[in-house]
Amino acid sequence: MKAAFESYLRQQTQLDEAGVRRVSSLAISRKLRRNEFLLREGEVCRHKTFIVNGLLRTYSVTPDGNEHILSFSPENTWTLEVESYDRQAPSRSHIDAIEPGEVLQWLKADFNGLLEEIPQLKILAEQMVSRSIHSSRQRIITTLSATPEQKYEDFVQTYPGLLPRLPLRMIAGYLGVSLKTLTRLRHAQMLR
Amino acid sequence: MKAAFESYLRQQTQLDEAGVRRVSSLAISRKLRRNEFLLREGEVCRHKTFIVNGLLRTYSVTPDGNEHILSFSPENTWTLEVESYDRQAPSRSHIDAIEPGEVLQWLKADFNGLLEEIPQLKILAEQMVSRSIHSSRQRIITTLSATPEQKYEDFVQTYPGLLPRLPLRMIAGYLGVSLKTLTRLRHAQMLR
DNA sequence: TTCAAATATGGTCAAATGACCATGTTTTTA
DNA sequence: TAAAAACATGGTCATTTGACCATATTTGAA
Repeated sequence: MKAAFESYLRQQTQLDEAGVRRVSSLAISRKLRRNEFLLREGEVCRHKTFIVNGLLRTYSVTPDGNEHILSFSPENTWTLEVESYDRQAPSRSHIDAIEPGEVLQWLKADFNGLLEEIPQLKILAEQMVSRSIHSSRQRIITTLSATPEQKYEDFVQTYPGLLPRLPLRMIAGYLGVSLKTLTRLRHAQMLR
Repeated sequence: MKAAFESYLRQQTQLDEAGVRRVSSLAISRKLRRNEFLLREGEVCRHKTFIVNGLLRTYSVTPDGNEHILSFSPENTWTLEVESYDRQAPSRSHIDAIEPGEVLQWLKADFNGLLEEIPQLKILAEQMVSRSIHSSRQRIITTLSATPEQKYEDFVQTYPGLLPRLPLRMIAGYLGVSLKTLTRLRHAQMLR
C-alpha cells in the first residue's frame, strides 16, 4: 500500500531510495469508508494526509444548511485543513470521503522533522504551497468573473477525470451555484 | 523614506540592526502617481514590492470590460504578482496605484539572496505566505456562500480603514457584485 | 435481491441582480 | 479658477437565479 506513495515520491522529487524509505517509514496508513470523516469541524488537524486512492472533499456548512466545497482531493494528492494544521486550532471545515479509499498520514511533528532532515522534501512542500496559492487565485478570479456556464466549463476543463466521479450537487457546491442552475445549463448544452 | 520600512522590519522580525540595514540596502525606491501602473498585464513581475505609503490594487480585466480586483495593498503591506514572479512569466493582472505613494522594490535575485542569507527574513516570508493562503481560503468561502450584503458587511469588518479610501465601484469589483447592487444594499441599510 | 435513500431533472413562481440610461455631485486636472 | 472627468445614486426593465415541490431514475445497503 505504501508502494504507490513511494513511486509518487520518486516521480516528484530527486530523493534517493533511502530518503524515500525514510519518509514512507513515518507514515500511518488508514482506510476510509464512503462518507467517513477524516476530520470534523471543531477538531484539530494533526496530520498531513496523502491520498493513495479514493476521493476526498473539504467543505464547510453554512447555517442555512448549504455545503460549500473548498477542494476535492483525488488519489496522488495531499490534503489538510491548513488553518487548523498551522495553528493547531479547531478546524472550520470538514474533510470526508466521497469514495472509499486509503490514505497515508504523518503527524505534524514527524513531518516537520522530515522537512528539516530532507531538503528535497522541503522543495516538494514549497512547490505544493506555490501551486496551492496559484490555484486559489485562479479560483477567486473565476468565481468573481465567470458566469455559471463558464464556471462549469472551466471545471470540466480543469478536472476532466473528476466529473464522472462526483454527484452533480457537489459540483454545484464547489462552483457556488444552485443545483437547479447546473441542471439547467447542462440541459441547454444538450440542445446544441 | 526607508525609515518607515526599517521600523516595520524591526516590529515584524527579530532582525538586529545590521540585518535591517542589509535588507534595506538592496531596496530600490520608487514613487507612484495616481493611476500609475506598477505592473501591466503581459509584463513580467521582476520585483517584490513593499508599500511605504499609498494604496495599490491588483486586478484583471475580463473581455467584457469588467475589472475584478484580487487584492488591495495599503501601506505596510507587500505586493507582487505571484504567478508571474515565481516563473518569470507574463503577468495576467495589472497592479496600479489608487492613491499616489512610495514603494520599495527588490529584484528577485537580490531578495532570494537575502532569504538565504538572513533566516529571520525567511521566517517573515513564510508567515506572509501562510497568511496569504488563509485569506484566500477565507475569501473563497465568503464568495461562495455569502449574499452581497454579507459580503459587504464582511469587507467593512475586515478592512474598516480601507472603506473611505476606495471608490464604491472598486469595492464592487472586489466583491464580485455590480455597482448597482452595492448602492442598493447601502440604501437599504440607511433606512434601518 | 429488494427496499430505502440519494440523485437528477423539470415546472412554477417570486426575488435578486445586472444592463442601460439619466442626473446631480464630487474630484481632478489643466 | 474653470472645465472635464469620475463618481454615486436612482428609475426601469429583462434576465437570471434560487426556493419549493413533484417525479423518475439510479445507487447503495440490508
